[in-house]
Amino acid sequence: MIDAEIQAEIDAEAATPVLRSASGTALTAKGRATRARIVEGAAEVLRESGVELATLDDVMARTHTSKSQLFHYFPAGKDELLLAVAGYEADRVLEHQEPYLGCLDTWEAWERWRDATVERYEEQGDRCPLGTLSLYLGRSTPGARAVVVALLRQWQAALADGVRALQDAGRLPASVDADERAAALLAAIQGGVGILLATGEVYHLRVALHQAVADLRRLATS
Amino acid sequence: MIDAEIQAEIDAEAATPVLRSASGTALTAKGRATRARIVEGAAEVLRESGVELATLDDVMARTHTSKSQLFHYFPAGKDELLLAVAGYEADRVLEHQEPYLGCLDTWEAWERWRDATVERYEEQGDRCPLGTLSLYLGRSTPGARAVVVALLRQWQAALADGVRALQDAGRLPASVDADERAAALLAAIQGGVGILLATGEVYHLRVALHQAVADLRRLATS
DNA sequence: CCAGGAGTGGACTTGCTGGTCCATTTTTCG
DNA sequence: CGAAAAATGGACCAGCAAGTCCACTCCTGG
Repeated sequence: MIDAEIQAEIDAEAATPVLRSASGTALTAKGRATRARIVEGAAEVLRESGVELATLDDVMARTHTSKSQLFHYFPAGKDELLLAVAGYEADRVLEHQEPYLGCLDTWEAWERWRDATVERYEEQGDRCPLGTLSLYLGRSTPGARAVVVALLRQWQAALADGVRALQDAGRLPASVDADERAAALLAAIQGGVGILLATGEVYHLRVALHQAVADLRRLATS
Repeated sequence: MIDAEIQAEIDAEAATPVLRSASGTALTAKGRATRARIVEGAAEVLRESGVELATLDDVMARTHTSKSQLFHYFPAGKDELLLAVAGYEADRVLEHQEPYLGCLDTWEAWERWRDATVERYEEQGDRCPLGTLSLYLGRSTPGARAVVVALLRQWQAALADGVRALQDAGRLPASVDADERAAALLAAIQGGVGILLATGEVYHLRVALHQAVADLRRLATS
């Protein structure tokens, strides 16, 4: 029985070239649609319940799947599913940052990025799926660390590009170390978000980012 | 049967005035010793296994106690125990920072604090009991958030005092907002530690703190 | 059209873990 | 001393959630 919703997902997936599941089995269009639905549904469940409370039955209920499907697409079980969700969430983070990170060659652009970032996490509140996920399967699953490392690396690289864009535009001396600035910016974000998660207040994130941009700008005038 | 170790703990606790357990029951010296042993042992277990994997039986084995004792001293069960551990760990953090935070009136003192902080977390590696704890019982238990908020507040206040000490010593203009600087410093630490937890690398923590102190110092000369 | 494989459903098993309960020992204190 | 309270030991219970298994349906390709 295929309802309209599933059919739509199949159509949406049709363009994608043939993929393979983690176990190497070929997936049909329907299979890919189901797999994607599971990952997205699991991500929703995790955002709402947290990693601890979220159960496979919750995911089943949310995605209208059965347990056999979960283990069909993620043979290694819960950890493998969580890893897939981590990758999905990492993509979402970059997806949100990308339009702002693209052209950081003016101070106004930096301020837009800063405000957008604060606003995003303010809306998100104390839910940080990727944070909890990486902490959950942190030292146990080696793949989880790889996902987070990849995200941080890309994020930092984009920030460093932004700093260099300022330098290329003549708005910042070439003596500034773009990579170190980007690393510190990343730490400021992570710290602000971490405190937001722990306390529920965006204050630290806002102050840290404002100050980071201000300090960067101060380097231009000295 | 009381062995020498327990007796020593009783002696150590003897000086403390009569306390009460969370449920309001009076505790004898032996009771206080046992309770303290449970908290410390649980903290060790949590550091090694993480919140997820750690079980009450692990704590029992580590502390040579029975299940009835755990529920005798922490009637609300695991959450109450974890909360006690969180408080214990928070004290340890401040205890470590205190000697450095005490007299931040010279740039050398700030550098000592910075290096000591980096070194401490470098040794600790990817284990951050308080971080995982606060994330674990974060939004569920209201008390957990209070513990973390209290720690952050004290930490930030001490940093702000340090900034003001620089100002009082004439090494920093009075126009600098001590509280905002302290908030950003705290975010830098948290972010660096967070990235350390996720990636296993201290690089970001080191860079963030070095840059934070350098940026602060730069405010003195401009 | 039909055979084999992909996809699906859901009952069942299994292991663990938090939590309960009561018996027993030890300490306290009048 | 002796009774009451505190401390301790450990068997037992209950529920939950991950993972297994087999039967069944649907799709696809020759």
